Amino acid sequence: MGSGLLKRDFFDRPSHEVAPDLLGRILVHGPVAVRLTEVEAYGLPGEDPASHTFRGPTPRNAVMFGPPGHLYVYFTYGMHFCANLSCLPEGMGCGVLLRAGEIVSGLSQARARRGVAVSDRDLARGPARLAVAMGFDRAHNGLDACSGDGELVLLEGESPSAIRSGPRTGVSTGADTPWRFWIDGDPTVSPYRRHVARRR
DNA sequence: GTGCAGATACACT
DNA sequence: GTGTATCTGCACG
Repeated sequence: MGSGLLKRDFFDRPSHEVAPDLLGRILVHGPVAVRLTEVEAYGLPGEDPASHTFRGPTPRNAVMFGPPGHLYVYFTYGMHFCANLSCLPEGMGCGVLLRAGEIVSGLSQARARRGVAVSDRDLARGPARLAVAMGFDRAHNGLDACSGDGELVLLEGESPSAIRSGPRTGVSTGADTPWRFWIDGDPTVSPYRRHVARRR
């Protein structure tokens, strides 16, 4: 049925191989569990201009340069957190952004965290919303999803019926790389938006 | 459903 | 100082 835990070597691959494999998996944090329906892969230093690791290690992206299977939480736009899972062995900085999912457990908790009145399908529809629904913030940066006894658990889940891929969302460079993956037809997948430069 | 505007603080140049 | 892997609310259809 797919209730087994994902092992660390699952993440010991390039992020664009891990990303589609992550779809349909269940990420559990405390009382809340989410079935991943949309993810984006981010590549290695010097190879992917859209990746936070493009210019090498910094204090912020250190987790992605650490061992695989750890949670990288970063703060952006002055008010949002987003969550990634690190890939490849220590020293190789890349990861997979968790873009959207379906809350399958802890619905009331997730709803309480979100605050705003939204439908179930919007609870974790978008990376910042997912982070809020799961309760991720700075304090969860570096959490291990593969330790087996940690507060973060990743289950096998069920294989999705159909996977699609396309350009990444919201990035100003490297948007042409088709490293966004989602479950075809799933209502919780966020609508595609291209990056728009902010006016002043 | 679409399309804006504005909010906000941090990391990095 | 500059740009951001975004969301919400409002307008409109």
